[in-house]
Amino acid sequence: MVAGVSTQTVSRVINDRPDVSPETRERILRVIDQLSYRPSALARSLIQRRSYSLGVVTAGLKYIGPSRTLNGITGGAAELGYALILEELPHFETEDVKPLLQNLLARHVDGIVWAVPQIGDNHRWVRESLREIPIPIIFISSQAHPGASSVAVDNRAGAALAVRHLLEGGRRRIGHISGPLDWWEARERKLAWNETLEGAGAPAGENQWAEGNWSSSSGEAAFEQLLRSYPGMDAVFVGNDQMALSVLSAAHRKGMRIPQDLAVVGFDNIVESAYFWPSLTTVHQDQHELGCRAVQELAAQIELAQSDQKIEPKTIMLTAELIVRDSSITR
Amino acid sequence: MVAGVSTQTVSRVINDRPDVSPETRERILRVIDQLSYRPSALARSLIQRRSYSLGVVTAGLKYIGPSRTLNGITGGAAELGYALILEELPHFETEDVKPLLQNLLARHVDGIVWAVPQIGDNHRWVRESLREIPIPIIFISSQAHPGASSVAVDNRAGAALAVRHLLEGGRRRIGHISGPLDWWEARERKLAWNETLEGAGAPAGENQWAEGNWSSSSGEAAFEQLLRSYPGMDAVFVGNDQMALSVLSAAHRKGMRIPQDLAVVGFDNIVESAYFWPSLTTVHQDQHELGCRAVQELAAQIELAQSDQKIEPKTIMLTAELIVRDSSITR
DNA sequence: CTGAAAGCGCTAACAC
DNA sequence: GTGTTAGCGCTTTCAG
Repeated sequence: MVAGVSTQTVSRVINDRPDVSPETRERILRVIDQLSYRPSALARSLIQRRSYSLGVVTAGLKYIGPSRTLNGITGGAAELGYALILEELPHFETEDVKPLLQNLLARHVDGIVWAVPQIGDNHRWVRESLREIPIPIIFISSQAHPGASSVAVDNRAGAALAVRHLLEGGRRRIGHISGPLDWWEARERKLAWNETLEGAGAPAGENQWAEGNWSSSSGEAAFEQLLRSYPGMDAVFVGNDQMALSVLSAAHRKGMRIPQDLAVVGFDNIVESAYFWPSLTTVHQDQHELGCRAVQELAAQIELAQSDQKIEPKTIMLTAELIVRDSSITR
Repeated sequence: MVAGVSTQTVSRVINDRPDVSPETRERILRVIDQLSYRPSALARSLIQRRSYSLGVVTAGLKYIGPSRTLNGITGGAAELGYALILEELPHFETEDVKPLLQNLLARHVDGIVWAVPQIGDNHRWVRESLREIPIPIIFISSQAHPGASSVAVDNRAGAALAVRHLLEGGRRRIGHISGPLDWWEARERKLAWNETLEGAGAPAGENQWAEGNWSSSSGEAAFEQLLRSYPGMDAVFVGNDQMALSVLSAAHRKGMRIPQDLAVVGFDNIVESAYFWPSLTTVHQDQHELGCRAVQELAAQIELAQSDQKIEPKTIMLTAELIVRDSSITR
C-alpha cells in the first residue's frame, strides 16, 4: 500500500480497532485523507454478511399519510445508522410483490419495513411467502399477521373518542362517512362508530352511513347521499380530514350552519384542518411516530437475529388523540 | 455446482447471454428455482463497478411537496430499473452533507438526485465539493449551479400568470404574501409579482407585501400585517396554498367577502384547494413530473458517463399552470 | 458452448 | 502491533 502498510491495518484503522499503534494510525489516517479514499460499504457488506441497510416498501407517497410515515422511518434509520433502500408500489393494491422483495434481498438488506396499508387482499403474499423471507420484517398499519410484527395506530379507540365526543355534545343522530371499506383502517373506524352508538343504546342503521374513497370529491358525494338517506342528521363522523373538508364546503353551499346544524369530526389531523372554516375537530394520529417505532423495533429484531436468538412477533399499538376545534362545539 | 455446471454458466444464464445451449439453460433455471437461489446484486455491483442504484437526498418529507417529488422519483427509477437509496436531511437548512454524500458513494450509487430545495446557503457545498463527486448528480428546485444539471418549475412564469390574472380581473391593489425569502422559490415568486405589477405601470411598494414561512399560521399573521399596511387591498397573491387557506379563514372571521372584497390566488394546487371555501384559484406545479424528469435525465447522464462521454450540464424548466376557481372570479 | 483462473474491496482468522 | 492467507458471490478473460 501507499502508506507502507497492509490493507489489513487500514481496515483496522477504519473500524477503530484497538490493536494499532497510535503512530501507524496517524500516518494511515493522513494518507486516507490525502487520497480521499473511501471504504466500500458494498465490499464490507459482502464479507460481513450485514449491510446496515433496511428495505422500505411504501405506496401512495403522493398522499401525506404515507409520506409522514416515511419521514419517521428516515429519522429512525438515521439515528440507528441504517441506510434505506426505498421501493414504492405503483398502486396501493399491488399484489405482485415478489420481484420487489427479491430485489431487496438481492441487495442484502438486513430487514424490511412494509409500510403499505392493508387493503383488500394486498397482504395475501404474507401468508404465502413470509416464511421464505430470511430476515426480520415489520408491518405498518396492518392487522397483525401470525408470526410477524406490526406497528399500527389504534383506529378503533381513536374513532370511539370521536363518536363519544359527539354524544357528549348532545348529538343523537350521528352519521358516518367511511373510507373505502377494503381498507382495514376504514373498517376499524366504521366498526368503532357502530359499536359506540350501540353502546349508547342507539344502534346505527344502514341508512346512516355512506362510503367514500378518502378523496374530497368522494366525501362530497357521500355527504349528499347521506343527507338524503338520513334526514335530521345532527352530526357526522368522517373517516378522514380530506373528506371532512368537502363536507364543510358542501354544507356551506347548502346554507347549513356548522356546528349549529351539523357537527363534523374528521380523522388524521392534517395540518390544514386547523384552518378549515370552521376549524375541524379531528382525531390525531402520529404517522411519524409510526415509522420511527417500526424502525426501532426492526433494528432490535435484527440484532437478535444476528446472535441467532429467537424473535418474538410483537404488535405495537399507538394511541390516537381527539383534537377538539370549532366544527363540533356544542350548540 | 449442484446442477453439474460451473458457476460460470449459471452467470451466463442469469444474464441472458446467448452462448448457452437451450438444454443447459433449462436445467439451470430449474435448479435455480428449486433452491430459491438469489443472485447477489451486491457482488455483481462490486465487480461490474455499476450498482444500478441512485442516491436520493431529500428533506421535509412531512410536507406534501417533497413527497410528491419523491413519488415521481420512485416512479422514474422503477421504470428505468434503478434501485433508490434514500437519505433525508434532518432540516431543510442542513449544511453538513459530507457524511451523507460519503455514505452514498460508499454504497456505489451510479448517480445522485439532490431533491432539497435551495434555501439560504444550504447549497454551498456544491461550489466547494461538486468536483469531488465522481458520478453524475442532478438538482431539483434549485438555481442552476455552474457545471451541474437541474430540473425546476418556472416559478417566475407561474407567478406572473397569477398576477396577470388578477390584473385582468380588474384588480388594481394587489398585495403579496411571500414564502420565506431565504427560499429561492419564494424569491422567484415575489420577483414575478413585483415585475408584473411594474409592467402594468403600478410598481409595488414595500407596504404591499409581507413574509410568511409557508405555514398556515404564518400566513395568517402576514395577512393581518398586510391588512394594516396596505388598506384598500383588493387582491392578494399568496406564495403557497397553505398560507392562502389561512387568508380565506381569517377573511371569513373578519366578515370580508371573497372574492368580492378580496381576490385570493395561491400557489401549488394542493388537492384540498379545490374544496376550500371558496375554492382556491392557484398555480399548479407538477412536482411528480419534477422527480420523474430528474431521474430520466440523470439516467441518461449515467449512460454517457459509462461510455466515458462528456456530459453537458442541462437545465430543465417545467411550466406551471394557472387553475382558476372561485376565490378570484371577477366581481 | 463450457470451464478455470483471477479479482472487485473488504475483513476474519491466524501467523509472526 | 502488524502482515498473510482465504474468501464473501459474482463477472471478465481466456482456454478448451
